[in-house]
Amino acid sequence: MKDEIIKILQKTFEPLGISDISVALDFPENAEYGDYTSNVAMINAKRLGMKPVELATKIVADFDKLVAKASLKGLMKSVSVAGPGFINFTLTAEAVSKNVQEISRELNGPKGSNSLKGQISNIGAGKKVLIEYSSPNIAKPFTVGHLRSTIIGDSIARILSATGYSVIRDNHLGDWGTQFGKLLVAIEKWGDEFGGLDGIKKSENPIKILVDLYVKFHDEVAIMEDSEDEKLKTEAEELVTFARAKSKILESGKDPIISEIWKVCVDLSMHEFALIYTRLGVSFDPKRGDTQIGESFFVTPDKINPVRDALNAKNLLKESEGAKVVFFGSEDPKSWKLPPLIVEKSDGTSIYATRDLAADLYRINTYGKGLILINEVGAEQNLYFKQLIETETMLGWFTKGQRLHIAHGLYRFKDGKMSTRKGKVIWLGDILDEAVTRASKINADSANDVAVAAIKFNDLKRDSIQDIVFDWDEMMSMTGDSGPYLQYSCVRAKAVIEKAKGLGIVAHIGPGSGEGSTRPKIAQIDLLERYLIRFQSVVEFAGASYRPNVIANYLINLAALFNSFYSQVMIADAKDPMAAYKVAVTQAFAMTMERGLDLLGIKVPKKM
RNA sequence: CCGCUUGUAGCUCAAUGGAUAGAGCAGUGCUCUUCUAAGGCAUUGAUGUAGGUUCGAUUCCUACCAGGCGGACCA
Repeated sequence: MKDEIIKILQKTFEPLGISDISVALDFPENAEYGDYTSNVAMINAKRLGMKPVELATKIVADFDKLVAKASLKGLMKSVSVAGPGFINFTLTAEAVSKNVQEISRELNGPKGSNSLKGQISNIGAGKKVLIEYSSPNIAKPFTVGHLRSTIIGDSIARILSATGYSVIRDNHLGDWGTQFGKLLVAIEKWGDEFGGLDGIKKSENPIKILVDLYVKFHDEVAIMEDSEDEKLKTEAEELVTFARAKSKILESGKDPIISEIWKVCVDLSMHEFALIYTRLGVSFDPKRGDTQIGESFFVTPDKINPVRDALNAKNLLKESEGAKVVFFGSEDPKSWKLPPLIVEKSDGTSIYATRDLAADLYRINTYGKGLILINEVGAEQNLYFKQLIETETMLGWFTKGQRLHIAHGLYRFKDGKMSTRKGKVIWLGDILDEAVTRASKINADSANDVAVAAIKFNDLKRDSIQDIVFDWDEMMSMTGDSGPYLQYSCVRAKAVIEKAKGLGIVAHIGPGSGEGSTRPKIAQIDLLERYLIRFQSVVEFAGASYRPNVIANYLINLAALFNSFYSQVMIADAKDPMAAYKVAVTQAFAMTMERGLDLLGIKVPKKM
């Protein structure tokens, strides 16, 4: 219907001598302005030497003539000029009914099969996208920091999948680098306190011990560096050098003991992550084509060498202060578009950029050159991703818009950044536990679903670039604009449908049930229906802009409309001649809400 | 010092360059013999400062102020 209106609008410009006009059709904020609105008249008036209102009036007149001949006939109640030159379109009640009916049918799937997992749109048909998100680090805490990437990335993957894209989810595990060298040194130096590697393995919370050791390394080094004693200062330097050396040995793969310790750490962490993903309802499913490949996979010569060859082939690899770097401009700093990117450390080992380049080359080779590649990673890596994407563009791997960094702001404390190294972190497990405790006070049966809904929604309702100051109460909000509120609204609607079924009311939006027939002339129903039919467009927009919060905000408004309808319009009453229609709208709402929440990774419990 | 980013109500957030800037929390007053009151109804209250572009600016541009994050061998 939207496309139809746009097409006809474009035709109205033909007599004016414009054949290639682009027309945007928006949803008006205010219901009294109708179902769709367009500002084409205001935008193009100047170009045509007309006043906006004058042009709008002419367009409306032509539009009416064209509509009489088109398939929209009888579906458009009014087209009018308003304000400074807006053209507002209002659908007839019949058209709205028809649309709501279609929503029910589509969300309900063919022949009543539950196609909640089905597509909402096919704008992404034929396109393949790989989205890298979550990406926790081995032997580090899974903190609220990784939570954002996990929640947002998972939601974007769901939205893209629902809009027709073929989606590959990739958990790019941080299992490599100098950080590991530090941990190896710490295990060697202080690991015996915990019974060595075996003792750590068997302990109740092995990851906690590994993190404590890692923190201890940084604490000790910091203390030594700060001391007056020159000997201690030298010792601190040696420790860091030693850690780098360890990571070099690890990368060489020549020390079986070091490699074994690394393997144990990876296994312990993977076990821990799996538990958290289950609780969060997030999955990387190989059957679906998802992958969980660690950085370590990309450090072998068969992955690294092609990157070096590709860079050399374009003469991009330059030596600078002992390391190999890529310049963005000449070697003169004044010409730099961006600071140089180190691709190989001076000791010859890989750095994150090397591994990322290798990973992306591998992905192109595996999934084909048309692949859209997205990293959902914190905004603090903005500069790095600019460098990486610029490098890959220079290599000819990607074209514009095909390689994206979707950034999010960080969780921080009122008085500063979170930091694993300083031991200033909040473990996600603790947050989930606390949220479940709070949720179980109001819903013991589905405490985990409610808790997760609260946490996810609190994140997804925001524009993700914003930083979030960590606050227990806010993070677990279960009233007002919250995940549980939406779950509650949905469960409530389902209760009505059940009740109606018991009373023998058959949900029905009859054919030709126009105004004055079986469609009740009730403002709450009208508003709810007209908002319901926006769902597909909202999801498409959310996908195109990679912004789950578009859907979150839509669902909040939708729930408010339903709750208002619910509390003011009695529904399941067998004597009410409008009952069949009301129940049908309730059903459309419940299905839309459940599908919408699913796109945010939120499950609707059976009962609340 | 340079770059990126954010600044909206007492607090936390919305608002693809549009019409009367929306919510939630907190406050105040109503509302459960009725399919779920985690709800509904009413009410108080805001675009950092100064310019510019535009028919129209919270949105785009410039400067300033304030917070956050980055800036070569961590990721």
